[in-house]
Amino acid sequence: MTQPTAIEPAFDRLLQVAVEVFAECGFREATVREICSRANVNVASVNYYFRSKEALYAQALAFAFREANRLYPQDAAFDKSLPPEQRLALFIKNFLYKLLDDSQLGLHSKLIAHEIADPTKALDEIIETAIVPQFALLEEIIRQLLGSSPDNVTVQRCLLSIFGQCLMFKHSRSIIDRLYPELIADESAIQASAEHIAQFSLAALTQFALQKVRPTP
Amino acid sequence: MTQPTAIEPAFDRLLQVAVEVFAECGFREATVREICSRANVNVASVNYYFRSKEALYAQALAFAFREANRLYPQDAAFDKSLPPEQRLALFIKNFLYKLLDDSQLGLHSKLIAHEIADPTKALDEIIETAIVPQFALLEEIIRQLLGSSPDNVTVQRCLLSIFGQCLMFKHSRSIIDRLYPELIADESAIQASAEHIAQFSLAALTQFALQKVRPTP
Amino acid sequence: MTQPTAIEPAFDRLLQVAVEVFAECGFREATVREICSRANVNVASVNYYFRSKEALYAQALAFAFREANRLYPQDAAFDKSLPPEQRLALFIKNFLYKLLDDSQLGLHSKLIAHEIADPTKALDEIIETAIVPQFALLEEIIRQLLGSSPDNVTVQRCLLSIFGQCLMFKHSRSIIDRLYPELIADESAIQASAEHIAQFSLAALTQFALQKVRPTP
Amino acid sequence: MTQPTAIEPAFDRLLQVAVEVFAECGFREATVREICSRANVNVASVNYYFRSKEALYAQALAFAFREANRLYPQDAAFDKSLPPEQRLALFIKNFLYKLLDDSQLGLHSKLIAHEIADPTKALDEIIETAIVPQFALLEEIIRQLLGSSPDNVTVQRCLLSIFGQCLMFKHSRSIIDRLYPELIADESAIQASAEHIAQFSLAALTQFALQKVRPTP
DNA sequence: AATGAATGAGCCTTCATTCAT
DNA sequence: GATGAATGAAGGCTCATTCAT
Repeated sequence: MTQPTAIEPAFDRLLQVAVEVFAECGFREATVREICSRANVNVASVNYYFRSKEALYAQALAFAFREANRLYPQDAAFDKSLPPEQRLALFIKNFLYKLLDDSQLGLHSKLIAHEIADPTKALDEIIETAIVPQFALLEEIIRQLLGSSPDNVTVQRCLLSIFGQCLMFKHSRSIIDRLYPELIADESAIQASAEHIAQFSLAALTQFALQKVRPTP
Repeated sequence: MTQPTAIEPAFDRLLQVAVEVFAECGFREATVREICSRANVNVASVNYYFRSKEALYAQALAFAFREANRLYPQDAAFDKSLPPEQRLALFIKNFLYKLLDDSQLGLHSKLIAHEIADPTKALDEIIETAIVPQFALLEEIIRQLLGSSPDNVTVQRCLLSIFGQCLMFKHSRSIIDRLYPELIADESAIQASAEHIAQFSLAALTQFALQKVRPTP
Repeated sequence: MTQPTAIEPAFDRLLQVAVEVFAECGFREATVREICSRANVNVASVNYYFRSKEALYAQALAFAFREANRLYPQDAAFDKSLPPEQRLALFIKNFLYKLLDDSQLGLHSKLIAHEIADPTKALDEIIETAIVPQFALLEEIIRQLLGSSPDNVTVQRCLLSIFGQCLMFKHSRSIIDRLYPELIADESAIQASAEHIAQFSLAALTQFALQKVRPTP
Repeated sequence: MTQPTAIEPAFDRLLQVAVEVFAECGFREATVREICSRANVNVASVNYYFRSKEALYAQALAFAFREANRLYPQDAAFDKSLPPEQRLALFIKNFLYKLLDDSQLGLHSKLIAHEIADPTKALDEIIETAIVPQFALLEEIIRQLLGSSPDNVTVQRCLLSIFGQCLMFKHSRSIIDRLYPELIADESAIQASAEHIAQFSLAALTQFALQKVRPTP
């Protein structure tokens, strides 16, 4: 509707700051005053531009997803000329990097973690725009690896197995920070974690593919 | 009217209701007034019985975990006379049932989901009391399956892979409900999901064990 | 309705009412609700205009003193061309009038009586702004009357003797009202009381001056 | 009514502690819980023994006066065989000591200062029992010093002049502490202050006596 | 006679929102 | 179109008091 161009600086600034503040504090703890103050706009601006705090939150969520997918596009994983093993590894690595990006522009994953753990009305749109495409891509890769038209339910469960391994690093970050800090200490540790997930999953999928061809007698 | 016996009905009712409300809303969103209103006690009761909202939260958290471990003890998985494959399957099945128990007494997993997504000061104690023992048990099973003294980091990553697959059903429940509802439709579906996770993980671990004995040339 | 001009009616009304209420009850007994109710403004107004109850109190205190000094300036007592005896009488009379002014704008002395009996953090500033100048002026007059460079401690004790006589009418007003009401019945009684204090003090100071010149053998 | 004997230990302990706490905190700031806790009695005891917090306050006030007059009796000042100059000096010294006694048993003066600055219903009884006798004694001494049946109003004003000088050290203690701390630094300083008040007042009264005999022409 | 569990009223403060301009 | 003054509702918490025992 209102497309964020350079001519609406207050709107854009508000959106960007909202992502920061909501990511830091969560929805309830974040205050409209704090957001407006950081964005150097009037207190009434949130209601003026976004109707309500809740609506701002929804838009901030969507904006964060757009940003995340802009920064970490799954282009390589989409490349069907590559072998599926490599596509899986690329997909996982990119997804994990996106999740664990703590930089200014990576706050989106904190936002999303909040939203998934405690869904609001905004979740449905997010699923449609941001999650379904990711699921579809991984599903395609899995089908290639399992071979010979596996049943849907098996594919879905494998997909959840892979996403679950990745999301563990985001949703349970607070636990990993305390118990296994060395697993996410630096970028090389994160890369190693991504490789582990890829190997773990590939090993399982390969085994599943074999079992399907030659089922246990 | 309410006879003050050793049962302390108000205290218990408050604790029970607090588990519900905190599970629904998280610590910050939940209000003392809502809790007291649902428990049919005075607003001042929380401060009277528990000193503060925060202290009530801590007690509610501990109570929920006690209940969960009472209902879903990991006794079978602890039985070292069983083969590790079976122990892994039992562990996963029991853990998943505990996570997905939506009954009155199964709210603990919602509570901890909130706590992990948005940690409060209570998290540290929870980790020590409830999480570390589970981690230790699974770690022991994994070591048995990997054989020949694997390095710590590998064990830890495998552990996270398995927990991640399970927790996916809790933390991302809102997504699964929307995209793959048939995977958690009923108890048999949940059991099948548990079996999938066990098979998926066992396949990967077995492969890992083989690769360690006969590394790729 | 209420036109927001430079007059800021709500702000001023709040300040005026705060002086009244704090004078009646003291800081701790006074409630924000009572102040807002009397000022016909919202309960949140105190925090909106003054940030906190404490800050409002500080401003009310300062305001009351400004008003008191505006209405009862010690101009005449400052006039060094007058004989010191007259300056002393003028000082005492003006000080006593200021203390006993029960009009809307004379509440400051009730305020400071509370503040002195039960000091808050605001006292230090009050002393610096309002009390020290009065002390300095009276000290100067006393030195003139005592003559020949008296030691500091003697001057200070004489100063307290004079202030003590005046303040008796304020701090112990409740007792005087009950036991000697005719001493403060009307303005002429108050003037007579002021003259008494001046004569009493002058007699003592004169005697002291003589004793210093010709000390008792 | 209930005479505090050794057989009612809770009652007495409550009264003693109440004096302490009310002196430290003032009426409003003091809490029934704090008093009961320090007195090692049940929370309900205040209401049980004294009907209300306010009634306890009144009794504590009266108790504090009784204690003060027990510790600092004006026996010497009552001795009509002594010269009035000496009686005046003794009266002032004893009164000032009573006021400035900061020991455990001297908290009464803080209580009284609060009460006089902010009278409650308890004041009337206090005046009758504790203040009137002091006033009467000083009045008698003053009459002796002024000689030849002075008019009542003059006597009363002289009386207030003397009490005012003494009470200055109590009611404005917070100011003296800040501006002239050396005047109340130790016992010898306090004694010197008492002597000053006696000399100052005696000088004035002597002069008044002379003026009355030989009025200014 | 004495208690302690329980309460209701009230405290200060914060917040998202509104409305006249 | 955009503001900032002002508000009503609600937040957690404290306290003196009560009442069944």
